[in-house]
Amino acid sequence: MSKNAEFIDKLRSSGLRPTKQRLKICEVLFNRDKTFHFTINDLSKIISDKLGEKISLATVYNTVHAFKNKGYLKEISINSDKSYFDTNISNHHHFYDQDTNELIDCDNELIGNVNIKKNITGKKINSVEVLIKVASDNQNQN
Amino acid sequence: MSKNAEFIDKLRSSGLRPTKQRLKICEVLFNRDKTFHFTINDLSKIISDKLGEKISLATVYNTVHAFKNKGYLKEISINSDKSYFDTNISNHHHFYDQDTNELIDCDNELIGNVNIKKNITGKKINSVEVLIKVASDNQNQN
DNA sequence: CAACAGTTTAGAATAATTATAATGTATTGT
DNA sequence: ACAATACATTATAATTATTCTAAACTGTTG
Ligand SMILES: [Mn+2]
Ligand SMILES: [Mn+2]
Ligand SMILES: [Zn+2]
Ligand SMILES: [Zn+2]
Repeated sequence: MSKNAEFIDKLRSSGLRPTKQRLKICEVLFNRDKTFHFTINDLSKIISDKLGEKISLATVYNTVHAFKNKGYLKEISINSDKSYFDTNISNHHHFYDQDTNELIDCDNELIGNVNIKKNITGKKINSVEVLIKVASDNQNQN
Repeated sequence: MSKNAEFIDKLRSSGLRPTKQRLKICEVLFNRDKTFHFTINDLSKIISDKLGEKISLATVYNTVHAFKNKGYLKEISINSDKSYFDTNISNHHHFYDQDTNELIDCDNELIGNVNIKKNITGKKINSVEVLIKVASDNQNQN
């Protein structure tokens, strides 16, 4: 399947028609090898600065949220002021570089099974995620 | 040491003078047995509704942030729209109830040591936190 | 073509947080 | 105690991220 057909498929299955704005967003998000961790602002900047296109913020928000709801993107909360999205939708963990504010993937197999010796009655576990905050040695914490 | 003396100490060591507004905030935060997970809004509501006092939002923000910077409170990010604070300042983990939006402590000893088989060169680990999202069985994820 | 459903967009509205500046209160030196 | 100074509180404004709205636009269908 061509990249473009993939994008159209992703959009259709998210309940969205494949318009040129949405396809442009797909290119930025899904046409890459490695995980992409981004904020809406990052994404918007890439589209306007690097690609010279202009897509309204509302469309970016709508499209990203549709992908998130469908499961093509994950949302990650590290701190209150920014919301990150992640193109790696597998179960995985993160390093968070407090110096650069960057997220780095940490695949599941790089973390021994998390052994949870407690359970909440009547509730089932939906996800288990580990966040490892790192910084240069002479640095402040968060 | 009396509770009040403790509060005064906490305030002084956070670089704040013990005023009546700040002592009131201390009472709500630190005069309890169990962990208190709260948003600024929660705290503010407790002060105004339950205690019938009126402390300006700015003072609440300033005081909570001073305590956080001094390490008497921790900040926890679960989702983009709310920022939680935590009176439990030990290293520990959390369950997050997606039905009620409540945080539940999970002490370190209830989670087997997290075995991290990867390291970021030049960076040291500042914290390792596990977030376990739970919900009733017939529920949507996040 | 005409009607319709869905889309994009600019701009307005909301909500959390932070900044400002005036007023109030406590502390210190004399 | 008095004046000078330093620190606090407060209302309000500003900022920022996000969501909402309503008008203009586009593509599809009969
Ligand atoms: Mn913050
Ligand atoms: Mn959200
Ligand atoms: Zn990731
Ligand atoms: Zn806690």
